Amino acid sequence: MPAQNAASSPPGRLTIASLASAAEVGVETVRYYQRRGILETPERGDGAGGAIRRYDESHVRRLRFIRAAQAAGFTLEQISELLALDATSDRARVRALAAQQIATLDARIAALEEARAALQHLAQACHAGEAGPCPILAAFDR
Amino acid sequence: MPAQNAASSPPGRLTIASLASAAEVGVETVRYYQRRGILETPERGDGAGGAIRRYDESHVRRLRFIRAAQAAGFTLEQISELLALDATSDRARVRALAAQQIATLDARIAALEEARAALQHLAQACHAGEAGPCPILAAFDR
DNA sequence: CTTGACTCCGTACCATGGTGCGGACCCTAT
DNA sequence: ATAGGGTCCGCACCATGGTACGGAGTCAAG
Repeated sequence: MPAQNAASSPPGRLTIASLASAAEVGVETVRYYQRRGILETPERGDGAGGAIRRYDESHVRRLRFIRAAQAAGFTLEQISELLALDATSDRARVRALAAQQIATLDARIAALEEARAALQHLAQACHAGEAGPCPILAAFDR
Repeated sequence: MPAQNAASSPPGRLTIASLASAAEVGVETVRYYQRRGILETPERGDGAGGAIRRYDESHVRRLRFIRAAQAAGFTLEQISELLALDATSDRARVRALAAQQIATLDARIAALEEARAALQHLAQACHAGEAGPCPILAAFDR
């Protein structure tokens, strides 16, 4: 039996494995984020079983935030800054970063949409029942 | 003076540097693609000045294709397959790949749009003239 | 016919974001 | 009290997509 598992842990008593699975990342990823300094490494508890670090909901939230921010196209470096900012009150900086990232995202979305159109074009130009190669290279010609 | 430069080269006589600049990539990137097998390494010409490989418009087009396909979210590995397919006439496979990539793109676009919304939300929640930290972590809460 | 830029090629290195490994230690159930 | 899994930690390795380096050869202009 595991020393501790996800469902049975009271709040604040998560092991690294249950933290990882709660946030749907790997244990090694958790440690990696700790090394990167974007996830706190909790103190070892001082009671019984105090040789093992314990995690709680705040760590789960932090991990989910990291994943969401990654999905938003932020690098871990930038996420690091966001987290630092979260503790600061530099509202102007936060808004500037957000605005900048929105612009980046808009450009990215536009690029993906253009690509999507090219692929659609390709799929259409490449009917079944015809012979010869499909115009793959041509599909992306601008 | 360069031995050969972009604007002055007749077709089919591009040096690697002019090829690279025509396609807006680095010389090292060109060589890298050659190593990856997604860009042909031309034979050395056998006339005068035959120690240097020469490139033409087809190479420029290939490089542009690679860049466009990368923008479409294809990895170099997948691009490699696309190029192989371009020679092959396997229309079904091409359509399948295209459809699959469109689905991937749609998912990606949706994720970016969600992220965009989160950022917008953040920027809005984080007005100027207020004190305290902005709800950065909260902005990405789902 | 030298000089300076460019080419060729192999090999090494880089950043990003992890993933894995091994030994030592710990914890809990049997 | 012992077995089996979990944890801790450092360090090595991985994939992707380049980027840089260094030495030798080549080319065109002066």
